[in-house]
Amino acid sequence: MTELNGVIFDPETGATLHIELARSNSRRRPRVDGAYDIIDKRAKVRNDEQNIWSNNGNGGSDADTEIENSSKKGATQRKRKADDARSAQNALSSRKSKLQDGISPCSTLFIANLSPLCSEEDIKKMLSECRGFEVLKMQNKSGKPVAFANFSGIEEATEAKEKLLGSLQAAADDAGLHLEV
DNA sequence: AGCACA
Repeated sequence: MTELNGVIFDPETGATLHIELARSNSRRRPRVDGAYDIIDKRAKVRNDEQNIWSNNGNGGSDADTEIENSSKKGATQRKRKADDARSAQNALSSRKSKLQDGISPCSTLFIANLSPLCSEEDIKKMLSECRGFEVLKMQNKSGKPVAFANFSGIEEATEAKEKLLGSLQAAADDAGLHLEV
C-alpha cells in the first residue's frame, strides 16, 4: 500500500482521486428514479378526471358553488400529492432493499480526476488488493482520464471505495496535506 | 464535475 504514495495520489501535483459508485445504464434496470415519472403521469390523469367530474357535476354553474368546489379541489389535490410522495418513497425503498439483496445491476466504481502519472496497471494493482475486484477499464477522453472498476457486488464496490479513500487519506496525511473528497 | 463497455 506504500506504493500508493506518489502513484495514485501524487502529493507533488496535489492531484486527488475521486471515487464514486458508477452510474449504470444497464438494460435490466434502466431507471432508478423512474418512480417519479410514473407518479407524475398518475397525477396528470387524476387532474383530468377531476376536471371532467367538476364540469359534469356543476351543470347549472353557480358562482358560489364554483368557488366552494375549487377550494375543495385544492385540498384533495394537496392530499393526493402527499400520498404520491409517500408511495414514491415506498417504491424507492423497496427497490433499495432489492439492491441490497445482492441482485446488483451495476457494481462498478467510477474513478475520476486521476493523476496523469498513474497507469492502468497501477490502479489495477491497487484494486486487486480489494475484495471482489474483477475488471478495470480506463478511458482517456478530452484530457479527463477516468476509470471503471467492476466488482463482484455492490457491497464489495463500496467497501473498495472506502478502502481507497482511506488509503488516500493516509497518503495525504503522510505528505502533510489535506484531502478533499 | 467529468460515467464506458457489455
